[in-house]
Parts: sequence; C-alpha cells; structure tokens
Amino acid sequence: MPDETRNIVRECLAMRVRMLNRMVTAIYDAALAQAGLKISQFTVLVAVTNLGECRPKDLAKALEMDESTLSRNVERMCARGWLRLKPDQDRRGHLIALTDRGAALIHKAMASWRRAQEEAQRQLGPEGVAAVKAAVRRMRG
Amino acid sequence: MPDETRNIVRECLAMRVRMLNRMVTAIYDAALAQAGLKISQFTVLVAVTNLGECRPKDLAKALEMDESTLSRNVERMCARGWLRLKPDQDRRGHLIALTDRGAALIHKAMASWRRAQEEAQRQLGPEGVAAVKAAVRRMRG
DNA sequence: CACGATTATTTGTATATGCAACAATCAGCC
DNA sequence: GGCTGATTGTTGCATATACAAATAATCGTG
Repeated sequence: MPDETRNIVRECLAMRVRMLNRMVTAIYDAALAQAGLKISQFTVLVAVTNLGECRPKDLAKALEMDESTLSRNVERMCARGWLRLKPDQDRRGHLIALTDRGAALIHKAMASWRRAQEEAQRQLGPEGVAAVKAAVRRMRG
Repeated sequence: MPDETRNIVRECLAMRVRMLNRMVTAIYDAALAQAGLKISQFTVLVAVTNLGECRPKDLAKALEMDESTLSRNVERMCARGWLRLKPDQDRRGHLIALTDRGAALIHKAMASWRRAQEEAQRQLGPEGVAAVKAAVRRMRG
C-alpha cells in the first residue's frame, strides 16, 4: 500500500494544483487585506468591470465558477455596497452592476494587487508564471 | 479604469491559479464521488499513509495547509471512522492514525483516482502537467 | 393560448478555507 | 520546584465552494 500512495503523492495533479492555489491565494489575500478584501472578491469586482452589467450566468462562466457559489458571493458583496442588482428584460434574472463604492474599492486595492502580483511572480519565477498561464489556456481552450 | 482592470484579467496569477484549481478539483471530485469521498479527503488519507502516525502540525506542513483547516478536516474524517487520534507523549497534542476502514477506502478509491488523473493529464497535456509540477517545485523549493 | 420543456437563479446542505484568539502543555532557567 | 516564554492544537467567526433540489419565468409547439 505505501508504494501505491507514495506514487500518488509524486504524481497527483490535484494535490499540486490545490497546494499551489493555497500558496498563491495566501499571498494575494495578505496584500489585499490592507484594502479590506480578498482576492476572491477582487476578482469578481474586476470581472464585473470588464463585462459591464452582466447576468450571473455569464459572470460565472467568465470566472469558471459554480453559479451557486457566485450567487452567494455576489450577495455578500451587495450587502457591502460594492455591487447591486438591476432588473433585466428577462425577469427570471437580473443584471449585476458595479457601484461607485465598488469602483472606488478597486482603485484603492490596485497597489495591494500589484504588490501581491510581484511577490507571486518572484516566487514562481518567469518559467512558473509562463507555466501557469499555459496550463490554464490549455484547459479552457 | 477599464484599461487597468483588463490588464489585471490578462495578468493576474491568482485568478488563473484559482481557476485551474476549480477545474482540476472538479475532475477529481466527480471521479471520487463513486468511492464516496472528495479529493481533499483522499489527499489527507494518502498523506497520513505516507507519513505514518503523525502530529497535526506535520501533516499540515506536508499539505501546505492551515492547521485549523486540517484540524476540522481530520475531525470529520474521524467521525466517519477513516482516521483516529492516539495519545502522544507530548500531551498537548495527539497522533493521527489511519484506521483499517481508512486504508480500505484508499484502496477502493484507487481506480477513481487513476481515472481522474488520466483525465486531468489529458486536459492539461504533457506541457501543462510539467508546468504545474515545475510551478509547485519552485514555490516550495 | 395553454402546457410541457427549457433556462436562470436561488436555497438547502455539507465541506473547505484561514485568521485571530484561546487553552493546554512544555522547556529552560533561576 | 515554580515562573515565563514558546509551542501545539482547537474554537469563534467569516468566507468560499459546489451538488442537488426548489423556484420562477420564458419558449416552443400543438
């Protein structure tokens, strides 16, 4: 049995990707704490800015995130006044929009993001950075 | 503002790593559901097998995971009878040990893990796989 | 236009994640 | 032996994650 499991530790991609996720997330969360948010939330704010007013489904797709997860993240961010919901033609849903406070927060968090980004790049090295980008491109492509 | 945020989406490493994490985790969780566990739990079982009876701190370090997170994961897994706690010399803590049921579960889950591993490798491609491994090695190194 | 199928989103439930504060024990020193 | 600082681990709190089921509105077709 130990032979099998040792092999898993050497090979398992999920183990590695999840570890990488924890390490990288920690870097960004630590930096963004100064601005009072987490990378998960920053990511949503940025995505909404780029998409413009958008439907939950589109946002979830853009972030490759489960719709129910996003639903509750948006809920919390609305409660904080960073996002708000607007009625849509299709009355099954609504549009998610950035508020002024949300936009201000992105601006305020920019310096923290840049610091985290530099630190992550430093720790990963140029090859590591390229590697991560390539891996994601492959999987989504 | 959109200029800045578009740049973030293009560059942000956390966004990519987290996306990769969600995609890869989903592949393994879907496969392991057949055996009644998740990749997060499978990972702990395998790590305990390799370390042997171990203290929470060592296990957390091996998995690059917060001790409090691990504490509660172990708790759930004890409740299911996969792990159990044994007294240690150092009475502040205890040793985490695999039970027979835990060992049997690993065995039962092997085929599912292999299927997930193959699927993840297929989606990432050889370069993607190498990329992920290299990135982790760099960060932990 | 009515009705069943489809689509959009939220809720129920469970797990996972981590920071900060806490309790318990240990180790070293006097 | 008994204090004091360090180490080990758990708990309180908040957020994040996702599958399945429920809800609500739209669409397509007879």
